[in-house]
Amino acid sequence: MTRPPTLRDVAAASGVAISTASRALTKPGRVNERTAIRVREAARELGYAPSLSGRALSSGRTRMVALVVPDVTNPYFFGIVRGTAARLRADGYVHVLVDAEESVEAEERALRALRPTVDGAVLAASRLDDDRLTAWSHEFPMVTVNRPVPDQSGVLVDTAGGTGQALAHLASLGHRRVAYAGGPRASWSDRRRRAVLRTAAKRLGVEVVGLGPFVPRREDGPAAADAALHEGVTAVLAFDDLLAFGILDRLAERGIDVPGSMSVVGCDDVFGADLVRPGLTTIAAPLERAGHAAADLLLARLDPAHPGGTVTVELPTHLVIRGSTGTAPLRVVR
Amino acid sequence: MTRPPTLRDVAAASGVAISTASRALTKPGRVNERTAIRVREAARELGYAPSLSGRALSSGRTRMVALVVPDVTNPYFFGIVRGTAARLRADGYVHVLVDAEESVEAEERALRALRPTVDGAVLAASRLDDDRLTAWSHEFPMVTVNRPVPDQSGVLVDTAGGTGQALAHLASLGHRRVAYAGGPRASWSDRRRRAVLRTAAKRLGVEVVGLGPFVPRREDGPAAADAALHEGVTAVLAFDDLLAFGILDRLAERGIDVPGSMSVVGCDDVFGADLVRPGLTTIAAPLERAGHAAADLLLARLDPAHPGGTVTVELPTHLVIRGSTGTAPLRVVR
DNA sequence: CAACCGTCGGCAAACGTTTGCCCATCGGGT
DNA sequence: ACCCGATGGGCAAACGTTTGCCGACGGTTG
Repeated sequence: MTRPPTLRDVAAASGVAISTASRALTKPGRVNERTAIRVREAARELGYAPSLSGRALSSGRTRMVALVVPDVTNPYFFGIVRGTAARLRADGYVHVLVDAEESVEAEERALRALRPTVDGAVLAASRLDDDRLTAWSHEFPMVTVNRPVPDQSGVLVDTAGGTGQALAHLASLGHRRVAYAGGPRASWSDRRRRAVLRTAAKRLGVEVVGLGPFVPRREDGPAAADAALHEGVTAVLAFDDLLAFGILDRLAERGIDVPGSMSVVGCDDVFGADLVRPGLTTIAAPLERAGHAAADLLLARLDPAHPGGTVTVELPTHLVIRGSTGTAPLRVVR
Repeated sequence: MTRPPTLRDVAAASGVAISTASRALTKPGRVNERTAIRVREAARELGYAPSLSGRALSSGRTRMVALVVPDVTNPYFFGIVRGTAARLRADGYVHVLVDAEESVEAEERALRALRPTVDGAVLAASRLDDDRLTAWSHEFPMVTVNRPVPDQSGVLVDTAGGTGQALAHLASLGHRRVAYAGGPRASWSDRRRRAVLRTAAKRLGVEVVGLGPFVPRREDGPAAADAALHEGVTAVLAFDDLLAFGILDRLAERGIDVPGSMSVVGCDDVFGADLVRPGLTTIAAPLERAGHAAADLLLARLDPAHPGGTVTVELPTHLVIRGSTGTAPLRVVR
């Protein structure tokens, strides 16, 4: 277990000064090619890799990015993490994954602790309120996903548009009364979707009854299912797939045929949406691309040679039809 | 976007030397309590957080750990990541998540790049061969999960034992001929399970036919299902849940009733195992605990005041019975 | 031949923190 | 009056890297 070689070792081995070794490895053309080759050769032989700490200290850039998610076990974030990580790695950055545990305090604690150490942060579905978020956005470069912040770059996934599309799909199947099992009041997505549904409902001549709020997890699905049944709807749009899973659980338990008696639509197309029977019709969110885009935006902001405006990227969704939606059951009209 | 405060700022604000400020914040009792309070107060007001880079350079410890997994999208690793991360964070460590992309080169590249920067590594289901793994284990502190390395600490999940239990379960349901849809030849787990199955089969009076190797992912399931059908077995043990999902897909497609005509057992109890219909009977691996234990082991090795032997922790599994297993169909004996 | 320029290498400072060492002060024992 | 130990604080070096600056050398131009 020997100490890793440093630039000093490489320099000594190739008979040059440390500064020359540094430049040979990082500044192409700055040193004589012959010398550079000698240095690179020595580095390779010694198995040299630069210390990020040393680099960070001297350059002020750590090439580390914090990736903060409210709950690492929620499959919704897997795609985002993956997309972000892939893009960051392509640029030689590493990321530190932070589980904020759905808690504002934990999230702020992490940001505070990491601020001197990371170059920036990607906040996915932050639980911070607007004021805090704005304050933090002045503190260091950050990009949000699905959480618009004034004068700040961010990525939005247009699930609201997808919700409109899903409603049209249901309307085309003959559904006339549809429930929306909504997410947390604090969710910006939820507010937008409710607004879209209102106007789309009018246009399509469909009645939409809003339910909830529900916590977007499987355990809350049964309550949503029961509420939907009580409202006498023939289809339910769930805030996310997890909630939809729970709804399917409960409908199966109560012996309600899906999609024969009730259609169910999820949102996000997370892992598992095509595992459940019947397969879940859902609004597919390009999660990986969202992570990708978030990383792109952050890297652009981090690049000193960059103009530096703020951009908001909105990603489209598309409807994936599986088995959980079907034609509306015939209703007895009194 | 102002530069984060440093120890120098804190020291200036509280009228002490940098060294005193450092000690006030990290060495309880070393400075006068009154002074310490003043320093801490200043640090709080300024929103000071130590720079990990600075710390790392001076102390030689970065408090960062690399967490290497072959594929971040495989739900098998979610639990491990979560468990490891939680334990590390409790000790003030952060982790860098590395996706080795199922590639030996990528895995080694990451290890090489990270070696000067992290204090140690957790390797989950490493794809490295024994020699390389042993070589790396001499280079810096590491702990493996599900991959024993001589003279090195590691965590093993006893899926082999679970497999024996699963076979007993099937035997008790009357199955007399069972297939094992195995994983990659390189997998240590797979080899152990085959060995256990051989002796258990003899003891239980069950015939076990080995199939495979299959790549442990859903897409490979159909091939396994067809092979099992061809062998005329009444039950199949899959290398992991992903493979089992694919098997269920194919059986449904071919109109084979599960568990009426064929029982299916998975392994790991990943997210989704209770989503599929019928629910998947599976060997539940305590993944989060495994991550936890791995982090524990690594932290112990990292602690300079630690004895420093190597330990192997073996975690038990348990069988979760869901709907995918049932009594064996009556067979026509010629 | 002088003035100049381009190329290439080295020196040393800087980044933020920890820590070994030293010094000043103070209280108490002889 | 003297010494001693304990306490609390500061100085400065060290960690590994980057980079501004300078200097040496050789070649070209006037």
